[in-house]
Amino acid sequence: MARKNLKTAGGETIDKSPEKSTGAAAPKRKRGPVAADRIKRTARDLFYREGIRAVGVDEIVAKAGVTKPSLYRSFSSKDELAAAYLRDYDVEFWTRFERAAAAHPGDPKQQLLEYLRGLSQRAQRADYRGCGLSNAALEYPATDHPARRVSEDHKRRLRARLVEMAKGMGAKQPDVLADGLLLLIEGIFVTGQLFGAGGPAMHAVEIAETMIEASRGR
Amino acid sequence: MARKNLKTAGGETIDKSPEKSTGAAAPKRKRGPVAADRIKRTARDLFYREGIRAVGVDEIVAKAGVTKPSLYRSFSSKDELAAAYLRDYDVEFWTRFERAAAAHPGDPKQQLLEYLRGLSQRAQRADYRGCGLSNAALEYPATDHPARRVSEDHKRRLRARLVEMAKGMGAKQPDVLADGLLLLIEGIFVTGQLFGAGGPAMHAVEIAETMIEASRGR
DNA sequence: CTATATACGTACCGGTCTGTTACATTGTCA
DNA sequence: TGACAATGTAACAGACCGGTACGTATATAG
Repeated sequence: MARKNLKTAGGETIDKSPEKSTGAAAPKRKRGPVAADRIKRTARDLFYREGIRAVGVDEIVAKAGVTKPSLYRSFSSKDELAAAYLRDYDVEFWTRFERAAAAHPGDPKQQLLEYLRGLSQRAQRADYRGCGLSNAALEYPATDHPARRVSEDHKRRLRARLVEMAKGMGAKQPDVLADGLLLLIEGIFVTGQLFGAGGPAMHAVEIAETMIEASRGR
Repeated sequence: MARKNLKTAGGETIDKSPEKSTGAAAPKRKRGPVAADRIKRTARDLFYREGIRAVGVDEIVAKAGVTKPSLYRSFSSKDELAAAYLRDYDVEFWTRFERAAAAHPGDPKQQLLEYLRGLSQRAQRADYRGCGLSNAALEYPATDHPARRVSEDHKRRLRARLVEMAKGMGAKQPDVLADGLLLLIEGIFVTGQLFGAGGPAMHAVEIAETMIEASRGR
């Protein structure tokens, strides 16, 4: 199975950025739970890069520099940790999406193209692993899985947001245009991982623009 | 983790269709390896429905009604079994694709739309789990994994085939149209699992047609 | 009717998986 | 100082993982 071999995996404990050389200025740091954050940050990296099923809790706590009981004190199960990771991912997504939108106030077409320009670039990078939420949904087909719930909810909201934007673009059939854009976006997520640089993501902006224009004309 | 519990999983041994009530007609059945086929068929179902990582070899052999050594006599590892499953899947895909094409000789646009009509329908079924090859690639990001190799190779061939068809459609920029169609198709694979009936796959044919027409005009 | 090859099963291996326990240690605040 | 919160230590459990050494049934060939 080409198993993982935790020991020789290299990749030492991730940077313990807070604390360490405590300058005199720090107000005695009333620290509060820090292990949970480190776990979530580490889990985010590993889950995104390798997939949720592929990563064990032992690997997470080892790389995070904490211990297993700390993980289970903050998260009731690995599944819940995965769900927490996805909730964070959801927030990150919308931050990026709305930041792109904010660059072109009142112009939904340019808002979307702005987002797609960034996505198109990211999707061609070697370390690109698609959308964490889509990936999680594929990893967990069972609809009652905590991770899957977060993903499905997210995608429904994205679809709704796209319909809203499609209306603003003046599409004759906003539902159809929105679905076209959603299919396109999900396509970028997947093909980005499959083809890397020079993949179909390369032409995504151009394609989206054609799609939007065509939806108006007809 | 909500583990599986093999014992109570129900789902008895799959139908042992060949053999059993051997009529007098059967020429003494020189039987030959039958376990390997049962394993591959069972693996196909489980891998597709639940994902490769999610399924253990114990579950496969149990449902196939055979034993583990039989599996390892025919396949050098689980990874190789997964690769074999994907090679079969690849054949199935092209059979379906070319069958759709054969329905509209010399008309690449209708050939593709024919395929998309079928896909659009399938993608809205409750048991739809997307493209086994795409899913496998997401499950195994490492490019040297046997399963991943099969998937990447398949996707490259699909992309090339779409370029060829896009040329036949008279697209001004066949590469761009082909990528648009590929993004669309991958989008259907993913959203089919996420939204089921009434999902974006519903509008896929309409969107593809618009895309193709727009690619000619401009 | 034996000899051999084929196809398969029984029983097991060492290791890893998620999840849990009881208890010790540390730093912080009152 | 003493209570408290946060974390670590060091095991353990029970299931499951991929993989294998070895015995067994069957059928054909000679």
